Parts: sequence; C-alpha cells; structure tokens
Amino acid sequence: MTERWALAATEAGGATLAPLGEDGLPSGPVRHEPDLAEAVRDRPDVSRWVWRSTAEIYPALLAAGVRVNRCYDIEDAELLLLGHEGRLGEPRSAAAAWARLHNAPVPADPPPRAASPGAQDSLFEPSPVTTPLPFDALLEVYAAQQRRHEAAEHPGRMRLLTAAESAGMLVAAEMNVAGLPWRADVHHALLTELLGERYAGGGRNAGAAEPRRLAELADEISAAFGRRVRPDLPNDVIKAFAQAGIRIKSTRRWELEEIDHPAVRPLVEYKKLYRIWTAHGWSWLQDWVRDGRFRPEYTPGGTVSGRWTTNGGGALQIPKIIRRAVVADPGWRLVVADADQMEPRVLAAISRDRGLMEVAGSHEDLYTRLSDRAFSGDRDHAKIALLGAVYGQTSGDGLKNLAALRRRFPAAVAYVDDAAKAGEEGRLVRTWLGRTSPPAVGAGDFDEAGIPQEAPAEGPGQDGEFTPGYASSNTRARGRFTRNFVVQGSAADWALLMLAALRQSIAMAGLRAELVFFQHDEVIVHCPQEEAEKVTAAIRAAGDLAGRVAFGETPVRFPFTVAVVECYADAK
DNA sequence: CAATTCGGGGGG
DNA sequence: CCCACCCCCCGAATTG
Repeated sequence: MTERWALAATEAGGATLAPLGEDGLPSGPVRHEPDLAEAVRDRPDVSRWVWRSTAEIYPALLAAGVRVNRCYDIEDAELLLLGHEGRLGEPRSAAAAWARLHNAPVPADPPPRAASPGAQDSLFEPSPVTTPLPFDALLEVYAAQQRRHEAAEHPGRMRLLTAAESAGMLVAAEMNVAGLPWRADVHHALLTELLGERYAGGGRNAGAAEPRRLAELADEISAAFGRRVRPDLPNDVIKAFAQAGIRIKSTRRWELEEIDHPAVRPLVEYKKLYRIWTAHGWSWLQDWVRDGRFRPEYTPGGTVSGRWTTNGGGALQIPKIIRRAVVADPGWRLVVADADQMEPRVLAAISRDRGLMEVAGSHEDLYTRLSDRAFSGDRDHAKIALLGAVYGQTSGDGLKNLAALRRRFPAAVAYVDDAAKAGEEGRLVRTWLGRTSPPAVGAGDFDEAGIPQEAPAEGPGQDGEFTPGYASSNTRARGRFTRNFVVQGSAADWALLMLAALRQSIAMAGLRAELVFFQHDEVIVHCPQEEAEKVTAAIRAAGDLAGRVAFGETPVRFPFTVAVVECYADAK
C-alpha cells in the first residue's frame, strides 16, 4: 500500500487532509478532522505525508507520540528546486511558490527565528519559515513541484534529493526531541578541574570575574611582560610583544608558538581555557542542558553545500575535551560511527575515476592505499595532495604532490578542475543529487574598482593547468568554492541518504535505539547495551545502501569506524 | 544605543 | 604545508 496524503494543521489542533494521486493532485475529497495526531495515527498505511513544513507540523505530532515513516516537505523542496533552477534568493515559502504560479505579487519570506537558548517551551512551537496558504493552493504548489522535478537535469536524482532532505527534516525533529545525553555533573566537575572554582555571583560570564585558573594565567602573562597585559585583547598582546622587541602580525596560536618568550606558554594555555569558559562554560551549561539532555535545533541543509547547521548551542563544534560530559544512560550505550574518508570516497564515486575507484573499493584506509600506489608509501603526502585538489590549494607542498595525483587519477582531478572552471566562468555546479551552488554574489565578476589583478600564483608550471591567465582573486575564490562544493555537497547527499536509511532500519527493527547526534560524517545512536551490535550493523548497512542508492552500482565502499562506548570522549 | 565587523578558536 | 573548503560562537571594537 503506497499512499500519499497531504496534511495541514488547523489553528484549533485539527487536521485538513486529502489523498493524492499520481499527478500530485487530490484523488479524493478534502477532509477535516478535529485531532491532528489522531488523523495521522488512524492512517498507518499512508507511506508519505505531504506537508508544507516539517518544522511547523511534526513537533506537534511527536509531542502526541506519533511518528511518521516518510514525508515530503514542500517548503524545503521549494528551496532545492529554486536552487536547481538557478533562482536561489527568490522567496521559498509555499505562499510565494503559489504566487509565482499565478503571476501574483510574491510575498517575502518571514525572517528566520533566532536561537532560543535552553528553550524547552519552544520545542513544540511552530517554527515559522512560512506565510499562510489555503489547503488547495498548497496542493497546487505540490503538483507543480512534481512537474518541476521532471524538468531537472536528472529527475530521478532530484526526486531522491527532496525525499532525502525531507527525511532529514524528520530526523532533525526527532533528534531535537531525543536530545544528546549530557551529564551536567560531569561537565561541572570538568570545568572546575580545568578552570578552577568559579567566582560567586554570575549566572552569565559577562561581567563576572574570571575563574581562578584564568586569573592565575593572566598574572603569569603580566609577570612575563613586566606589566599588566590583558590576554583576551589581541592589540594589548601585540603591543606587549612589540615592547619586548618581538613583532607579530596576530596572536594566533601557531604564530605565538613560533616565538621564544616566557609569556607564550601561559598565553596559549589561557586562550584554550578562555575559549572553553566562554563557549562551553557554566552559562552554556545553564542555557542548553535540561533534564540530562542537550537539545540543539538542527537545520538540515543549513549550509549551501547541504551540510547541516544548528540554531544555537554550537552542537557541531563540541570541543573534544567537553565530550567527556556526553554519557549514555545507565545500561545504555553510545554507538559512535564515523564515516571513513568520506569525501575522497565520494569523489571516486562521482568522478568514476578508475584508479581512485579501485583505491576506494576497499574498507581499508583510503589514504594508505593511495600512498601505496602513487606516493611511495607516504600517507601524509597522499592525504595532503588529495585534500589540496579538493580544496583548490594554491601554495605549499600540496601543489607538487598534486601533479602526481593528476597523472595517476586524471578523471578525479578533472572532475574538480571542471567544477572550478565552471565557477570561474560564472556557471552553476551541482552535487550528485542536484543540489545547486548559489549564483555568484557580486553583480559583474570583476574586481572592485577594476583594479588589475596579478597573475595567478603559477609557481612551478603545472601542465594541464586550466587557470586562465588573469583571474581576479574573487574569481579564483569562486572557483575554489565550486570545486569544493561538488565534493562536499555530494558527500552531504550521501550522508543524508545514510541517515534516512539508518532511521528507517531502526524503526523497522523495532529497536529502542534513537539517533541523538549527526555531524557531517558522524552519527551517534543511543541504545540499550544489548542493541549495540544490531545498531552497529544497521549503521554499516545504511552506509552501503546510501552508496548504492546515490551512485548506482559502484565499486566504492563506504565503511565506518564504530565505537560502542559509555562516554563520547572514549570514541576514537 | 543597537547593529555590524573583527580576531580568535572550536567542529567537519 | 597551517594553506585551501564549509560552518558556529564569543567578546571587543567599530559603525550607524
């Protein structure tokens, strides 16, 4: 039974819904029911719910204990379709889409909601990226979107993309409810261990005195300079070094570590601890951790490349040391799974470079295999060369090694070179599934004030270099962006499919396991200890399945490093 | 006064 | 190699 139904919530908590036919238009009458969750619960055979916005409607269903198998998020699809059509920047609300269909005035999108620290209460509030729209108008937009998929460069992949990102929306909403297990007591102990006692008074850092350890380090720094220096003010530090006869351009850590001065050690230590204090200190804990869970608000596709962002709490930048506070519930485990060398494997799959596919056709470390074949066993050189190719490195040792890479893996390097060339020429590029780069920003592609640009850093002339003789730095930056976009974005495509497959298999197996964390190439599943093995297998299977679904038959493998741990910090 | 930019450092 | 890609977050400095 594969049925699609459209669903909208009414203000009174009811539902408006209708079955949909092949063309995306209603195949039966529109119904009105008094209870949104009941309406969904009563229709277990519906295979996909079509609605305006997952963030708007799904939290209410989850709060009522109702999960759905699949959905189609119209406003998310609108964003992807507009991007594919080269119209990114036009309003993406369903109301705007409807207006475009009818040549009516197009309403602007409402501004995005700001982060709401620790807001338990905001959990179940609608998250409005949206302007109201009548139900039948919404259905019109959906039907039109179905037709727009057919006009895409690869309709099948585009359908996969919108379906996968809709699944990502479900995962995000469910992870927001589950939360990442977080032991506030462990975090507190850790802060005290690192920073010393916190001075009384402050809920907030602002205005509060520094913790003891920071104050001590500040004193050490001042003593080393022989005068009072504020270590958190870069200007002050640069001046102090200048008076000591040492000229530095910035106070970045690696620059400080170059110099020989007694202030360096405490300064570097201060920076490390200061960062923890301000970004993951006591006020962070108070703002973001409730009832043993850290609940960031995930935004699937929050970046241009399709990677996710979070709307507060910095969930995707948890420092390694702070991960000691992420601890499974008693009797439960964290299954921490990291996709191995995801981006080079994806490059192999999308470029279909014979040599690179062979290298990536194994679960073994990709960089080691690469170095055995092309870099006489030097893994670091192999890794730097590959990353340099993907990032568009312009200087350093990577360039030398890039020449070797180009000889051995011509199709792979040509793939990213072509993407760079497209970017420099102002063309759009797409990920494997069809997520499309935004158009270049500055109107013309010429540099400000027409200042003549120097020739590109040619270095020792590489053969096969495509770079036109004189490209502005903006143009070259654009090329690096599109070069990286096709790889990073296609990797995000794969990760999204993997996540969707994992979510499905956990549900199908009837496990109590729950997805609690996702960070580009890494997932964490929280599960009863006895489920850990099944979860591990499910993750590996999801990776394989995602590879096949995204890229078709390919020799490329997508292995994971998996750790079953009680504490996140103990993984890898 | 609030909003924006900068410098630095965390993640992948 | 600390450079190249995508981000978030903070406090201070600067700008409106």
